[in-house]
Amino acid sequence: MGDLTNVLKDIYNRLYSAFGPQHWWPGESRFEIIVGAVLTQNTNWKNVERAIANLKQAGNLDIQKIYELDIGTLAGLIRPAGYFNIKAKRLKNLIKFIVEGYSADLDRMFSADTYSLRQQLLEINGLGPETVDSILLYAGNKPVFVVDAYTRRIFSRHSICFEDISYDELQSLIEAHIDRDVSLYNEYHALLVRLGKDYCKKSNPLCNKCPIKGIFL
DNA sequence: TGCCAGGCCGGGT
DNA sequence: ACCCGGCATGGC
Repeated sequence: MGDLTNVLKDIYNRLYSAFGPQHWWPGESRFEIIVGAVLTQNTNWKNVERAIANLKQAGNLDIQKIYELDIGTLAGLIRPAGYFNIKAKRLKNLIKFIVEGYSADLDRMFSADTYSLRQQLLEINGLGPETVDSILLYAGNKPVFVVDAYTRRIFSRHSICFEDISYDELQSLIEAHIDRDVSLYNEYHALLVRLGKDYCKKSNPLCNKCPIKGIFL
């Protein structure tokens, strides 16, 4: 059977057998996950960890603290994550939304209807679909499949889609063909990132020893 | 050493 | 509707 549902299942099973559970999202609180989602935009996770460590050490990994923090000081703390000036603004925009829209209450925010919350988050300057969906899935436990550059690269190399497929198109395609399950979405995305880092970089298109070698739609 | 990393925005065509 | 430069640090 080469139908998409089975191909997606096969890929997941191979990845899980090869790599095991990835324990995503790395981070100790929902707020830390939210901050990490912004800081990791086009950035190596190692650099994000340093930035988060700086925030923790300064006692500033807190909604109200960052809300009140001078933007220049915030930028200085997150410097290791790169793009620190623009990311300081983006964090401020997001936190302003949470504080002023939901009284800084994450429980209240995530109890909103997922679709409308997604639309609201997408209106915030600096948050695109991957950042928003990461927040919804990994901080909010909402069944939203996160698409990223690795997802697109890996799936296109296995003829599941074209490399220039849009975010929403690929997300819809995936969500229509696998069970709508938060834990599955969580692990699947994490495994794709793991595969991407280890075997599916831009520079090694052949994926010689990759665990899903030979699986095609 | 140069290329890349768990994107997104704004201005131009 | 696409296309592209800018944003910036640290790892390999």
